[in-house]
Amino acid sequence: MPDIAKLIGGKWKLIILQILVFRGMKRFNELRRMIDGVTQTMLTKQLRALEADGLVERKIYPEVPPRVEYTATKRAHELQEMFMAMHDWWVKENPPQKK
Amino acid sequence: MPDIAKLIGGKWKLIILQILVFRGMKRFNELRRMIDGVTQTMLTKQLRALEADGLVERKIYPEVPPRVEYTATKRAHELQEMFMAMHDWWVKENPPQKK
DNA sequence: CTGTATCCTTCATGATACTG
DNA sequence: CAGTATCATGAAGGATACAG
Repeated sequence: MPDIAKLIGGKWKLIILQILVFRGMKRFNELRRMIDGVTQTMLTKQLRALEADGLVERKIYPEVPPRVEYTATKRAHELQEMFMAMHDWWVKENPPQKK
Repeated sequence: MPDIAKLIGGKWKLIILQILVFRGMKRFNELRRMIDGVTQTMLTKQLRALEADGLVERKIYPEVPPRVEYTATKRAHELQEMFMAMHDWWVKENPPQKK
């Protein structure tokens, strides 16, 4: 019944949320480097959408050069269970390879 | 890391899977009636995609009129944990109303 | 460094009509 | 009953240039 897909449905939202939830605060370019293939434009768009949905908080420091920090909100942290269920499922489907 | 979004990302896939996983086998028009707003075209497409991803099984009975039954596969049932986590999150966010 | 503004392409969605 | 075929549309994604 939850239209969770609306919240995490974007192409980059899941990975963004997982980073912020499990690895804590990140700056814009940190996220950019951590997420392979994402462009500046798309990262901004998805972050704005997540912010509008109350899943990400954006903190701007009025410095030069500018610094902006992104953190997962309480609401996003409440999705941890779901992320972990996803992860468990993934591990079950793709058993770790022996080297 | 799982690109679970690819599997359940369609507009109707989540609801289809939840019905088949939690309520068991359904026929085509049963699903159609249970899912508000879905068209025949879209239901067919999403079911075909789910079938291709090994999440739904399609069983055709060579009768007249035709009968086709859809069931969730083992792979789909392994997503139960995730569905339940979604549900719990949803309930937490939208506390049941007192009448 | 962290954006915004355009513009363009692709793809999912869906309306409609027809079929065994 | 359970589809397929066709076509239209808009939203999502993304490349590029510019800005505070």
